[in-house]
Amino acid sequence: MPNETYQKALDTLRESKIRITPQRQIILKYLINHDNHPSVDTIYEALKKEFSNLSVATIYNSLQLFEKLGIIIELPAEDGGIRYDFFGNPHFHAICENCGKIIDVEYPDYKSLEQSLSKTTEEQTGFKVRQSHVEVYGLCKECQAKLSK
Amino acid sequence: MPNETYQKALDTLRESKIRITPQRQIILKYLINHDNHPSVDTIYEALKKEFSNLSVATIYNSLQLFEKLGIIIELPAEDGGIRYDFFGNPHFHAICENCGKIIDVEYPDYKSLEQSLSKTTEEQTGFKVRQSHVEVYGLCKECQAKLSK
DNA sequence: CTTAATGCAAACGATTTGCACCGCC
DNA sequence: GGCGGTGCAAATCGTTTGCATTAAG
Repeated sequence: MPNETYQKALDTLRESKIRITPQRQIILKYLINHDNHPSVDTIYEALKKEFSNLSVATIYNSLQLFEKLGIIIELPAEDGGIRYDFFGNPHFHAICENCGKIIDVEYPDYKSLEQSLSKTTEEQTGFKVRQSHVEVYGLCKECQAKLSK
Repeated sequence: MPNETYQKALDTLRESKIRITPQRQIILKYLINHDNHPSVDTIYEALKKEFSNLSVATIYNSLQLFEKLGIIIELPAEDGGIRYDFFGNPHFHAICENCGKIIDVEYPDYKSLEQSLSKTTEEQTGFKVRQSHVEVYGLCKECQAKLSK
């Protein structure tokens, strides 16, 4: 785990006068160390082994908090639920409509794309933009092969 | 209502050998005539007056169907639910994090943006891209004013 | 010490399901 | 007239809530 990344996230919490609890620490670490875009339940199943009395309510709380602080982002999943993604360096997401898999895609000009979207939005609507989300939907390699049989 | 738009949507149904029922017709018309990004419940409340025995299950079915056919798109809303949007000419969405309002934003180069995203994704992941979604999150004009008081 | 944060379990509510009936093609 | 579509109500399940308890700063 890039320890620097973790420390930076903790700093963000401190800046907002948010208490750094063991629960928040392990959830944060989990998110940094996994790029599996977990659901609340995935996180819960993974962490309850090493942290036996951890409640789902706490995970919901923590994730909502992290999202507000811009540490993580929410992704709408194919099954209607939500997945979470630590958002260190900007990227967008490719979501498979068959198996639900989510893959990170690095986009060279992400920064300038965001600026362009932001500018257009502010001009047309007066919005003050905080962040942007980009997703593409389609079929992953495996499902293309599977479905063409 | 642009009748041509409606007819084109019906053609899409016919092409896929999907039956054109009165329920599907009025739901489709509702979506074409409103740019309010309705939830299932909004549609239900609006249509049950003129179509007394219409069940929510049918609306869920129809919307999922339309989405698969590419006639409408789903938007993740601030309250965790889903909103639906007839997707005639491409645009992206600005979503207010305070009041939940969703506004369409016309983006001049949307087509070329989509192609660029699509290309990058296919190169990096082997995905076959069907469509893309872009959303920006922030504060709308009204909420900026409201919150700075 | 003070007060935010947690755990637990009950409550909630949006979405789905099963099945008998209906009506589009 | 066959089969896809619909309505209805019950079941489901992810998420939220209320409150007593705990521990971070």
